[in-house]
Amino acid sequence: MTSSGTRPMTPAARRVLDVATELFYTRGINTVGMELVAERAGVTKKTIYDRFGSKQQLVVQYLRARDARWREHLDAYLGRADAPRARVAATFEALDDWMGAENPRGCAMVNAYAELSDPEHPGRAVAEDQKRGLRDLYADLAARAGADDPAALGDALAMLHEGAVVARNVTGVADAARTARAAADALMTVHGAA
Amino acid sequence: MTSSGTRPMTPAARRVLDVATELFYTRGINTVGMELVAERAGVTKKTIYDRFGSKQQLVVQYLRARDARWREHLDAYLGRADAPRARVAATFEALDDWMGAENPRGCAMVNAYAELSDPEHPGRAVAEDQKRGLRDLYADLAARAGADDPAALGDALAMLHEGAVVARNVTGVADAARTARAAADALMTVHGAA
DNA sequence: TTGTGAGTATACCGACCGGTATGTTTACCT
DNA sequence: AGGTAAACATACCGGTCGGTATACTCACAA
Repeated sequence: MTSSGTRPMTPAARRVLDVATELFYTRGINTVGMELVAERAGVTKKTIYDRFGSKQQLVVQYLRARDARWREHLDAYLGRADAPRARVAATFEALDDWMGAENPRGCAMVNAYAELSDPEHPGRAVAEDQKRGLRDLYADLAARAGADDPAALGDALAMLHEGAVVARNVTGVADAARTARAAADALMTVHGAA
Repeated sequence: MTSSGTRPMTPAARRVLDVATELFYTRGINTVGMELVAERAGVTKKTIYDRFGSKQQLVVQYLRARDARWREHLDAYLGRADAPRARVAATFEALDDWMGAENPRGCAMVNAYAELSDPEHPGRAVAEDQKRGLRDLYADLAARAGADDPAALGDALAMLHEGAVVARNVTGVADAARTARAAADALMTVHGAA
């Protein structure tokens, strides 16, 4: 994944992806037509299909872009913490701020998973990878913290994380991430994490 | 909401709702057209629009039916447990069996919330009510268990519940509900629940 | 027996969907 | 100066969408 592997986007393609990211997230993938994307990006459909090939591939790019933004956001928070337990706390803080700033419609991956019911749609794999990555992160932190049964603890932390997103999005629980963080901390204590 | 308020459905309407429930859940609401619903129910579109008025209202009925099925399932499990803590465990057991039997595509409410991006769509309120009900259930059980900060504990339990659904659906964690149940039990201990 | 509600069959509406075709213009690189 | 990639504009394709209109059959109940 060096820079040579990722071809630089043309200015129009960038605009298309930015617009699609916004529209797909806020209105849903199936609700947004390519014509609207083209119009909002100040581009013709021709250009989109020349650059992205199909809506399916544009959707994949959208999901990758969302994931990359979240990873970037998260890494900034992880960079400030060192001990495993502090890093778990930092992850929930990252989630809290993320939800406040960029997540008014819940998790883009979960939403896409709901919309893309076709098992063959490549967008599903992107969502699966993202969730697998989050699960691995928590499992890794649980293990590094010296917890007993780190796999189970990691899964529980990931569930609190995911559940907080739903709670905030659907139920409107404003302090969901902070509640999840406190519960996560308690669970780490129970599991004897350092 | 007495029985006089719920008009009995005509046989064709029942078939339509059953078919729509299955199709909307497994393929997604926006992906399924009314023509397909009509065909699978052995009914003309005319009949559907005579009985349900619009797709929007059929969707609302679908969500209510799913919720009713889940409530029925849950009540069967709650009926067997008495103490608050045992009832929490029973709820997670209900979830475990529910996911194994009727939930291959995750939570219908969360999925619908993702698909129905229009804030005016009445289906959103059904999903919100369902999640609010679940939150209230856990908060009530936490309070009855004599936990300190029952609101926070209840929210945490609800998040584990919701997170388990996502973990199982997207990440494929088969024992998600059991892991969530164990974490929930540990949290109850931490909060001094009886 | 006569009306009424339920359902059928078929045809249609305008709007939009994802995707393609043809051809033109702009701008930068060698 | 010439070539090439990028973006333009426009018009079109077959198909599906939610929803409506018309006219018919059937069963049952007053």
